[in-house]
Amino acid sequence: MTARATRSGEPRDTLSRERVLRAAIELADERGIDALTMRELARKLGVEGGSLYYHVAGKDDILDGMTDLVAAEIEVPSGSSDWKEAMRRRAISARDVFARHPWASAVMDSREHSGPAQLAYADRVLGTLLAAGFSPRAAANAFLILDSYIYGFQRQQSSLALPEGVETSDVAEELLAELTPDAYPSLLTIAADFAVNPHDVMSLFDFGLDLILAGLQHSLESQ
Amino acid sequence: MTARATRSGEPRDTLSRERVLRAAIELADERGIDALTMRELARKLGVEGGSLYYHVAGKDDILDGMTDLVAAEIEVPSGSSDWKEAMRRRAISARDVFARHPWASAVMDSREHSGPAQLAYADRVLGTLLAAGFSPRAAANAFLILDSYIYGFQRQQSSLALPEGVETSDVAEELLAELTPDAYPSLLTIAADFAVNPHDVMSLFDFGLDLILAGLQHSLESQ
DNA sequence: ATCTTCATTCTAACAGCGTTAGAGTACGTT
DNA sequence: AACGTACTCTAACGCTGTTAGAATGAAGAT
Repeated sequence: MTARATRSGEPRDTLSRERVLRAAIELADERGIDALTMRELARKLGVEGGSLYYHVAGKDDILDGMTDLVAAEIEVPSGSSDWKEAMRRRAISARDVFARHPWASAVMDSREHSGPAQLAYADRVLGTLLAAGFSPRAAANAFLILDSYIYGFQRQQSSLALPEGVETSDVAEELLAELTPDAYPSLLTIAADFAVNPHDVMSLFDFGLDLILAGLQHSLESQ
Repeated sequence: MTARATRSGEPRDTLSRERVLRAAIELADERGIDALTMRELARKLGVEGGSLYYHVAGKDDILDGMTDLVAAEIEVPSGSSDWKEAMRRRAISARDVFARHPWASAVMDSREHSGPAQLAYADRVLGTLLAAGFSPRAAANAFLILDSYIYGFQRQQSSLALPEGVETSDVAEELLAELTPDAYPSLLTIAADFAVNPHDVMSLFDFGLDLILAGLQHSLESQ
């Protein structure tokens, strides 16, 4: 019986940067980004806190590594002829990835260092836009608009995410209770509409996405 | 001489929630959000760390209060007839506010509780859109798209912000050095364009903003 | 004028965080 | 069998947010 054996019978020889990052992502997925602590992450790996520093430079390094691994999950356009379809597919792919890793969108743009996967992602997206005829400036801006929408949408979803067991109608009720003085009439109108006619998330996302893509196409044609 | 007198001769009677929040904003503006520490904030107010808890529930409460005060700085549309102009003005106002408080955009959507100023802001914006003929769903989405762009743009600016004394050309150089293997050709094209032809921030923001507004108008007309 | 009362601040400590240095341990190689 | 290296543990540091209880002060009541 080796000393490094964990509760299960698996060998689990030694740690590695890869395994640390994977465990960190798993931990953040399951229990939120605040639960991602050096000691807690070490515990999950059957190891003591300080041991992680042999494989990783520090917590910042872990966050950077995590975001780059997540970025690698996003499907990048591959030589498609239709730029709009390519952008739509990658946007939906990004949204799905961020739905799997709710912490990612917030962490991703609090960090400033971009890993290779993020650079590759940006390169492929920008390449597709340039190939479609966008000027460098327009391509950069289109990229910014699209990604900001994706991030913003995800964060709105996250902050509106229900802590399990709570129904949409309950949220609407609570909101209505808070708005009783009728101080925010328009907010109330919107909330009522969403309560009565709950649009599903997918079509909501597509709605704004198509709007942006149409706007980009229009700006491309009149360029 | 009262005991509460500080170095200057001003009376400075007592603390208050308002004064704590104002000092917190000032501190975050001057030295970054990471420098905003209970003890440091207390020091700035000539007081000890624990004393803040008499006026404020905790750090989360401070962050919520700060964001709401910042939100109050954003110019909201007031009964304008032209929704596009109203949206453009509030977007530019928001961008200016976020430029004054670079930490705000990041803090604002990491928090989930909205204060009265944020609710009022949302209400006025949504009201303008509803009055313009947008459906509740379309208004909510337009709001999301616009705000996501504003936030995203600000965060891009913040993360690209130069730590003082660094020239744009230096950044381009560094980027070029990092891209020598030519692994990211499109990224290089964009970087080169920005290095050669440095577009100013204002016009860049307007570019994307006009694109979004045109897209929204188109979706409104074909609704 | 003294006493009381209440608002405000201080003091001192707690647990938890990221991080580090040095001691320890085990393994593959020779 | 001994060495050396790769990996992990231990124990501590300074920092964070937070809390309880003591100290301080000024204002109001007797």
